Amino acid sequence: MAENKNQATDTRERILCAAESLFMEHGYAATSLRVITTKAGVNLAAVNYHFGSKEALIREVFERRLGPLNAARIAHLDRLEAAARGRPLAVEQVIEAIIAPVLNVSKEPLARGAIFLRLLGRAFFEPADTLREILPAQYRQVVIRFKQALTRSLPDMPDQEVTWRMHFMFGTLSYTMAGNDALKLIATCDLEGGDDAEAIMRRLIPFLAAAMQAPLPALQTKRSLPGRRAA
Amino acid sequence: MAENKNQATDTRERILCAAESLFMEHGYAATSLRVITTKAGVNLAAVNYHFGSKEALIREVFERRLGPLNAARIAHLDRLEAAARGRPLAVEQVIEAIIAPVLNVSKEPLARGAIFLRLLGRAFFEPADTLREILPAQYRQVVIRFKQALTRSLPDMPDQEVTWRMHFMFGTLSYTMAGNDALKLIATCDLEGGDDAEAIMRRLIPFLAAAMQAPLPALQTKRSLPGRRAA
DNA sequence: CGATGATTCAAACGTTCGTTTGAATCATTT
DNA sequence: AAATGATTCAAACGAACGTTTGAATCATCG
Repeated sequence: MAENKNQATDTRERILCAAESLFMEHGYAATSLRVITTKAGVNLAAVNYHFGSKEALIREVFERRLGPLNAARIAHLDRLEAAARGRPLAVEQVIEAIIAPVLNVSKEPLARGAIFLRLLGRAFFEPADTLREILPAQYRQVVIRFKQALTRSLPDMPDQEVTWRMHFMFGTLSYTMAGNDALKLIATCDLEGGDDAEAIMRRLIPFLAAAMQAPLPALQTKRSLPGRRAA
Repeated sequence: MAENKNQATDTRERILCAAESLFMEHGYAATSLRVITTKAGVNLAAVNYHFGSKEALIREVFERRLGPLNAARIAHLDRLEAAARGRPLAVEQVIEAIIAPVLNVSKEPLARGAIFLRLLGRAFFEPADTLREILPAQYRQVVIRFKQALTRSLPDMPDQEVTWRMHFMFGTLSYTMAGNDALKLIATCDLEGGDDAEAIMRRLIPFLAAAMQAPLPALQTKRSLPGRRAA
């Protein structure tokens, strides 16, 4: 049992960071182990030595940050619910419990957290089979707990509607985290004041809170889309 | 100039449809020309013969449907604005002009439209360089026109805020179109009544309309996240 | 029918991929 | 200092990739 852990864990860390950035930039399938190891400044064989395979590498890239992030979300929700002493939370509070931990991640040094968030935002759209195992496992608890909290915060809303709106909400959040990459694809002008993740997220909370509490849609039996009259 | 266009365009069409489905299922980089041509029932060399390259193929996959879709959006907006005779539209109307054409696409036979919509929802997260040219070009006019319309519909809202919220909105829409693929990654239960694209989109309109009209976020100089009190 | 040009086809091209290998190097312990 | 096990390294592996090629096949027209 040699104890030269330092250089070994350093190599692992360098690979993880390089992979994180490159997966974010080019996606999983389009990122080769050769560019990863080159960027990390390690030997090509190091990935298979330390992680076993490319697939196991991406698994670790996600798990090392997503696990703590979702745990923090649940902890935040626990704290709010304990303080509420059994009363339902405000929708804004539930949303805050989802978003505030994201902000903490975004503050990690060297923009490492921000890079991961962009990668995570994209993850739901990456068709790589590996992610189809990782993400459900990582999110299962979060979805269950927040669905419960939202159902209590919106007592007059049908269960199906709560579920759908929660998914809409996670979608908006994912897209926003994927961030400038996706935004700039259709942005005609620079989005000012948008470099700061905190400012963006702070815009997102009232946006989502109002959305979650929107009036129920007209039943589809009625022949009515939203009104044709001007504001 | 031989006139055996029938079999030729048939081959092109078979390739486009197969590529559309496979890009949706596995992404651009992970889909090889061999599986595309096998699924299409054509020879491997047919892609390079008819399209020139894999990159040109994906370009055509998007352009053949995205062009008409965005044109329909602008036409729908034109119609609404003409009927309004200079008065600003209701936010719901602007959103309807964005979403209604999507519903028409989703009704195409053999679920071809629905497949494309899922692919399109993912497109903003595909890091393939080709898409980084296609999408901005296809969306430029749409973004400009709808930004104008929304600014008029929300006269009291700062310009930056309108821009951000519009991007949030496009994000929610993309995520929803990417649809079950992304949703099921974190869904713990089957989303009932969700197979129908029209039902989903009808849920989305009031959700987004309320979000767009949400109260403005607190200025970040104030030290206040949304209230800590229960509902 | 025979000529012509478009299309299809099987085969091969060179490149790059993820992974494996076996020797060299390093840090640690006896 | 010698031995040991962990780690790094250059090199190579077979497989799969996008693309090209040249002959075969097809539809069309003089």
